[in-house]
Amino acid sequence: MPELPEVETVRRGLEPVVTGRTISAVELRRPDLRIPFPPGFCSGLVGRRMDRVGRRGKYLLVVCGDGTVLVIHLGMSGRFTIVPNDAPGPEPGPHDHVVLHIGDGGRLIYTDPRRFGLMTLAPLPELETHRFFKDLGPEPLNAGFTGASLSRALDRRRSSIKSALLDQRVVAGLGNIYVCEALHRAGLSPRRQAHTVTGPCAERLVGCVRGVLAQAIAAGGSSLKDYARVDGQLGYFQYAFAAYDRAGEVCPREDCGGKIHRILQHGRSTFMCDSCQR
DNA sequence: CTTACGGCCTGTACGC
DNA sequence: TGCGTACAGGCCGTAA
Repeated sequence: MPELPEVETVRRGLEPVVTGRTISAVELRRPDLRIPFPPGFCSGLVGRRMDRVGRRGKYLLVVCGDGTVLVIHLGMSGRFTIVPNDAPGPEPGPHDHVVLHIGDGGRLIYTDPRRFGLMTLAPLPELETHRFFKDLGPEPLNAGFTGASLSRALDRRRSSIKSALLDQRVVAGLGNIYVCEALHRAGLSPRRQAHTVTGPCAERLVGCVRGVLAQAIAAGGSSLKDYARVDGQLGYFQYAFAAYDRAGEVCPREDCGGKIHRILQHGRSTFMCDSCQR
């Protein structure tokens, strides 16, 4: 699921369900995801009231009353399901790894087949310096992400603009889909050397990153194989992809007439139009 | 410092 | 049908 729009969609789904509720029990059905659950993970959460759900890049942050933050990353295949009011619900599946029981009798099930996700705890005041966050780039939808700041971050980078934008230190929250889409909107070749993106070109790219993320959030994210939303509803931004996963189709840009191609960059698929992305 | 690569896991789609 | 291979929305550690 999980680039910024999908994580934001999950955040919005969780917020009304957990805000003001108390964690009554935590079940871990295995000792680790991508990293082990830290010692005291369960005892650090039980009895805590959840005040709000935040997001930083692709991380979800469940902030508890005492300043404990439950830090969650969905990896490639992580998702949450809400089971209200102790409804019996189905038998836990083999990939249901964590169950958070909440005060009103409901529960929150974390499912993650590939187990590239993670959960850990961190004190709120130390979040900025936590290893997961200290090198994270700016939030792309905040004012700190500008053409000037982007071209500074790309300065002296010889790698492609595609791989630079995937680097969470340059900007937080982009993944393969939205990088492809933003570069297509900006008319920029994913093969361009990152440091050549400066001035008006960087400004345009910033605008395209913002635009595609905002539209994707409004659509509830993109649902490929997994459900993006906590309530099981599908996001529908995948229908608005201009390039991603559209190899062989005609480029949707007005008056372009080119064709979308799939190329490989450092082992990952990039989708682009040769004729309008330069 | 930067960049490239392999590895972590499982599921699915596709070719033979 | 069954099997093997490639690939998938992410990230980290290592090596060069």
